[in-house]
Amino acid sequence: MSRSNPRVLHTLESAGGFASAQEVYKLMQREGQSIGLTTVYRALQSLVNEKIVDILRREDGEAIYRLCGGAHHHHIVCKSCGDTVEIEGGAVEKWAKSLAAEHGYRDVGHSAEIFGLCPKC
Amino acid sequence: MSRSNPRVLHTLESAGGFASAQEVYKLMQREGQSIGLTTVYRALQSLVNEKIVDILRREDGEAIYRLCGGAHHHHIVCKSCGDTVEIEGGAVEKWAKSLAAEHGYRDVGHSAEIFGLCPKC
DNA sequence: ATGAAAATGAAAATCATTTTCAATTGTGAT
DNA sequence: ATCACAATTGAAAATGATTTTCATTTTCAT
Repeated sequence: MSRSNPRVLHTLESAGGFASAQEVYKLMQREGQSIGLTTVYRALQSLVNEKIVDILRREDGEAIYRLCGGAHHHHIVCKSCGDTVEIEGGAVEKWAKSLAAEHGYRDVGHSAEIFGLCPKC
Repeated sequence: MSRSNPRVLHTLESAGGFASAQEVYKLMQREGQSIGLTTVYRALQSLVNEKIVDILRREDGEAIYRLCGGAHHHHIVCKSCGDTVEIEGGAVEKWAKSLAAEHGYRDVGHSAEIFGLCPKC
């Protein structure tokens, strides 16, 4: 029943703990690993069930799987080349928490992304 | 070029200003209106371009179109009932702008959502 | 009324994700 | 080692939202 394939987890880690199923699959292929797309989906789903990973959505609706447990952080993504910088989100955490409280929301999470053109593009 | 079909806008309004394209389409059909799914998608996309509507994502990735005022703002969304509060984002704007500058990113935008359980849920 | 431009929608294409199912692998009992 | 059975795998097909294509219809200024 434990379908949390360790190779999938490892690949997600090496991708910065932040990638879509399709990306994990392509990465594994490039590394010459033999694995099916279906298995990647199932492994990621297991990781979500085990709360090792959580799901966010790209703007186009594609699911991105993010390693959690490690520090919560955010990203700056380049619109053109997709390059990503991980950043601390201190200010946003406070912002989210205080606003949620103000409106009586409980069990609060948040997502925040910054996107723009990186220095190279 | 102005494809913002007023019937689509009206239907979105009557649905509480919060519905997916498929739902708007089905609603219009039930009301006996003759319209194609393609037109619904195009009309909603136009409304987004005109900033009359903005896009959120359901947990399954389906796009939901939401009527909003013109100014840039963010949302607190209830995970359970989908209820939404519009909020000002002063703090996030600054956060995004300064971090992007720090990493040399130009032409910067951002997205931020807060989600949790609303007082009723 | 005429023609160009815009709008429409049915059908096909796309793309991420899920399901199906047959084959392979792992495991535990004998 | 061998047999039976459960779990895992992955290719291919199915699904479902969204987009594209393209031929037709409508609108509108002349």
